[in-house]
Amino acid sequence: MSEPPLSSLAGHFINRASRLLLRRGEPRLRALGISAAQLPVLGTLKDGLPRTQASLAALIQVEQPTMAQLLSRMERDGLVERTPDPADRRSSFVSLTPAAKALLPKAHKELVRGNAEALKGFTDEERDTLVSLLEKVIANLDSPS
Amino acid sequence: MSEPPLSSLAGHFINRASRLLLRRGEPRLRALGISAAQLPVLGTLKDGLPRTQASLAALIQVEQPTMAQLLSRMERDGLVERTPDPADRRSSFVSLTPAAKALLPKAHKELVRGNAEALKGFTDEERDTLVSLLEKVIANLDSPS
DNA sequence: ATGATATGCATAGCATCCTATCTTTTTACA
DNA sequence: TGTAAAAAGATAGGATGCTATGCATATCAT
Repeated sequence: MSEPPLSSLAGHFINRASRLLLRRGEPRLRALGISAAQLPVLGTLKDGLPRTQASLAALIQVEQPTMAQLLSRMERDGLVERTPDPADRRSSFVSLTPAAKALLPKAHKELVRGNAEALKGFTDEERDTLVSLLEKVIANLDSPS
Repeated sequence: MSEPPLSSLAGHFINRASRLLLRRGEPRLRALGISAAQLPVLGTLKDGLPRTQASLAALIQVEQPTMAQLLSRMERDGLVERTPDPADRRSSFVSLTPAAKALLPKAHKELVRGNAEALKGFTDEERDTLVSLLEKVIANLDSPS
């Protein structure tokens, strides 16, 4: 009958923080013509190395269909382009368009700004503690159950 | 040109932890016929006090249309029922069905289990630290920008 | 009392996510 | 070499979440 302490339901806080971050960041990114989910793709491709859809999905840790749809929207919006892989007819390489590259500095600035707002009042140590505890959570959940 | 330290992008870790929690929990809850988004609704209504849609949305902190759709699916699935408010023809009271009440113990167990897995290896102090840092993030983001 | 507001919900439209499947190519190995 | 297994994508189907709107009913202020 005893209720566990509220803090043992950490998932609730993680979820809520996650949604608030999106609510805060999305409108600003939308003003740039991009979305939060696209940021990791932009970041991964910004070095100019084209990547396959599968490798993007693996790096960014979303499922392949999620990445497929995300890339479709980004292609529709002129942010990425796909060029067929001559060595493998199933596959193509994804790369940023010049328009997307031009957005990178502003996008990065918004990303940093959103995080800074989330961490307002944190000492560097608190920030590092939060991240390392989250990494521990992620490690716990990332492996098969 | 200097890149900020990775840990200043705490949002990334928060998002990832959030998605992993869902991926872990959803299949188990699905086996019970419910979903993670429904848990807070079940928890809020479990005391038997009927609530309006708007008050549920406020308590659970999702937007009203989100709650409307969630309740629609729950109604479709026989988890909640709405009874019109005689005093206000715009509004109804939402309450759990007996079927939903019967699921509460198992649902609660899965909730606790998922959180326990996420926090595996955590000391009580680490757990509390994580939650209090997340609460600070939430407080930072919850107020208008 | 009545016209302006506020409130409670419903709907439309979209972006992410996920799982489950299917097709097309490649690869591997018997 | 030929067939089975693996890999890369595409698609279907569904749940959440959000913003923007619209409608009906209450409330309030003059």
